[in-house]
Amino acid sequence: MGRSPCCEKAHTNKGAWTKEEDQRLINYIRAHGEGCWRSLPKAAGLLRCGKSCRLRWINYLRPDLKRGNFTEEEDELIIKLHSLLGNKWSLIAGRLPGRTDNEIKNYWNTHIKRKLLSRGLDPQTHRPINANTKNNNNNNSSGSYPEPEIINGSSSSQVKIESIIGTDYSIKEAATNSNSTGTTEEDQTQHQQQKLDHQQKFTELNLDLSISLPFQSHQEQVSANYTAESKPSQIFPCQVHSTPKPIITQSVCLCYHLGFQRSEACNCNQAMNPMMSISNDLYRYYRPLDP
DNA sequence: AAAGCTATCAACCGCGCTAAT
DNA sequence: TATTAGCGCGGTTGATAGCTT
Repeated sequence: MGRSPCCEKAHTNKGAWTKEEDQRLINYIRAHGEGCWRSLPKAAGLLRCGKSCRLRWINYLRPDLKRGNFTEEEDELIIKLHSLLGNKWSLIAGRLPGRTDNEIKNYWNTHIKRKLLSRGLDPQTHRPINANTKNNNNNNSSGSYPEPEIINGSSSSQVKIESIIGTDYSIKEAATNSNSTGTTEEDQTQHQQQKLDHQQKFTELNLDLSISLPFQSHQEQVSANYTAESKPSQIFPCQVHSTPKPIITQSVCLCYHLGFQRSEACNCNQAMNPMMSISNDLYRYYRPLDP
């Protein structure tokens, strides 16, 4: 059974958006908030597919988008995040306020790839190009971002978190130690170097994956949600045709739930890394509490 | 001035995931 | 439990601007 098309293709516009279409979309989202993209085009009087509306809003019309060139700091942050997350553009974009996944993806492909190549680094593995032929024997043949290593006995959640943050060497080391025969001195040196590389990455980058409130009380949060300046897109997902209700959020530490708290991957209890120049709350995720 | 080439980026496409039924 | 609808993501495409010959 095939997937039903996302919209009536025969009666939808394609290609570049006109100013009038943009304005219709902006007006509609200002009035009703974003979400319910499938029904939005009809309600807003647009001959567009819902997906197209969503993309146009997220990548171009959103008022909180940062315009202009990427700064050197943003470049370096993207490189570091990519070295840890791979092509997870939305995750990377989540740590660059005002930038979209599409924008970062394009910027990566047009600028940063070249920048890394000029430094003699492989854009996918972030390792020296010469070293790749030697060190990548364990990687897949396509040359894409290395797959996380699956260790015997590790839970699925452990494997999952490794795929997000890279290989957890504290676990890997335990596995290695239990079966240390057959490893040469060179292997051990190389392993030690890799471990140091990863530790350095963790100390340089805040990988706080926790979900929590920003630094304000629930009361403030609720009242902030009601201010005229607040953006419905950030606060009231899918509130079309309804009165916005305050959403109360709760702090949840993913590391804790996945058994990684107090490991290298979890720094819930640590101060914000000074490398991250922007307010801490911009890097947190929020989930609504059940009413 | 015109043709060809390259770089950029907005937009599209198809797939996977998840919640609802 | 199976199916469906909706959303979001990553990869790819195509239009266009800018540069070179």
